[in-house]
Amino acid sequence: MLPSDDAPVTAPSDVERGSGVALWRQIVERIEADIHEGHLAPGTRLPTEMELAERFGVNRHTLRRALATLNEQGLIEATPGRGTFVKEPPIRYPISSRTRFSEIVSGEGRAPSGRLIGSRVEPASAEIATALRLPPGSDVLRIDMLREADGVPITAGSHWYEAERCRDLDLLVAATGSVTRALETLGLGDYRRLETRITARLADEEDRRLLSLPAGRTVMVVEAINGDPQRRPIQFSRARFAADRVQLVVKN
Amino acid sequence: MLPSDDAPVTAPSDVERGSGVALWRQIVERIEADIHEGHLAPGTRLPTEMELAERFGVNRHTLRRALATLNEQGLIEATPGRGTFVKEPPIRYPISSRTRFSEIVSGEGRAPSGRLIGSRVEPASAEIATALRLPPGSDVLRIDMLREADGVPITAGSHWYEAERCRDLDLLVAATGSVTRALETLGLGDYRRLETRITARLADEEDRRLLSLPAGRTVMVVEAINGDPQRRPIQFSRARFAADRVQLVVKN
DNA sequence: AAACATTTGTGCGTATGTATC
DNA sequence: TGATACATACGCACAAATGTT
Repeated sequence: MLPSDDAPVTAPSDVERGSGVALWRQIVERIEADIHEGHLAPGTRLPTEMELAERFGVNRHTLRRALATLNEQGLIEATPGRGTFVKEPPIRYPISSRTRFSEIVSGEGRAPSGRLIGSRVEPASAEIATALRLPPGSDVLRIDMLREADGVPITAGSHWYEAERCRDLDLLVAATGSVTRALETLGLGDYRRLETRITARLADEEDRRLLSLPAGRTVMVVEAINGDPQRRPIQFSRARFAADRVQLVVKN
Repeated sequence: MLPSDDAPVTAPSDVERGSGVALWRQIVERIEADIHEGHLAPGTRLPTEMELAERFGVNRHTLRRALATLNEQGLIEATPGRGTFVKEPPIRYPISSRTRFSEIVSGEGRAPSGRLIGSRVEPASAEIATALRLPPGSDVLRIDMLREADGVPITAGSHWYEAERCRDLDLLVAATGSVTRALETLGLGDYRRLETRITARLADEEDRRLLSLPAGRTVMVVEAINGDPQRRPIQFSRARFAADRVQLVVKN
């Protein structure tokens, strides 16, 4: 069975044996390059493992080792019975003084949506009190949300507000599905991002459930402080982003 | 054997049974709070699992479930035979127009060091050519480095420079262990960060080897473009940060 | 070097509550 | 109302890593 003409690039057999670099690693680098150069567009289906193995002149096990690495890197995704596909590139998510989920997602040509998961008033922990510059233990309103682009979950997280200043904000969020619009209604539409802190970790059960992630994926944990035009903190948030669906971008 | 007086907080048995919230989850929240409030300082050793289980009045398995969650969250770390410890907080790593590894690490009161892993001249991939605004395939100098704070690996990555403009930069980096100082010698000390892109993924074998990470940890993949004062790109870099040792911070 | 205690890591079996069909 | 599946919780035993004597 000869390779068809419309097959993706991943050029035929140019791996060097005994070059000191493992065959599977050479294959990783070739396919990686093909994806980065744009020869393999997002959504493209790769040839079957058997076919690829033949082209590179290696055993299917060797090829699978390469595909496993590319999968770990988040570049491809394999489904039994369907094939292996080049993944869609992540949403570019700019972090700036004016960071708004819905605007960013719209700007990427995708449809944003938000869903209220829950809300309650609770005493502020030391961390949240510091961020919001409130006395520790003050009442804060906590709002848990899930946010999606084209129905795909992007981020899930909690937002904390000074309870007194933001009465009924949770109802407004539930009604509009948007924090921005809810804050506008309260006359706080002009908020701006003051600080953003970013770490990452393995997605736990809850992350996976909320964000519909398979096991072994990672989330970026993004803490943010938003304030009013006078830079007084209004909101502290801690959200988990599906790491392989988002790329955070900082411009200076 | 009674608990000693100097034992950490994690108050004795105040978990509610049949409250609708699983016991292990209540324990997570208590210890989490103790860490965040500062009652459990970084580096503190927690009581043994047996002891904690007794204090909370639960089975050791139940307690272990709570510890596993805290471990996933990166708050604690356990070693067989030694015990369970509250982790040191991550280095705060500000991303700004003037982002310098050594300055940041020094500013955190830690000793920065850098080690050259390798370097070579290679043709620019499409991505790198775009970032550096060079014709695709131009010669670029690639420098691979590992950077540490107090001897602990923080980040490993590649830096690409226009080959012509940065001749012998690799030798300077090898000599000084610092990209900043090497660039200064070439009269390019005044570079500034133009753009930063951040994603995250599970650490692969190479990441784990370079960064001395145990299996299952995550890395943040940070791509950066640095330019001269006229905002002409000088350097493109792609580095992997040990996610549980660093918190990237963006101020607006 | 060898024996030992301490502590976390892992496995098995069992019982109970809770949500779902 | 069952029937079923799943998460929670407990008890006991042993393996593996570490530090000390």
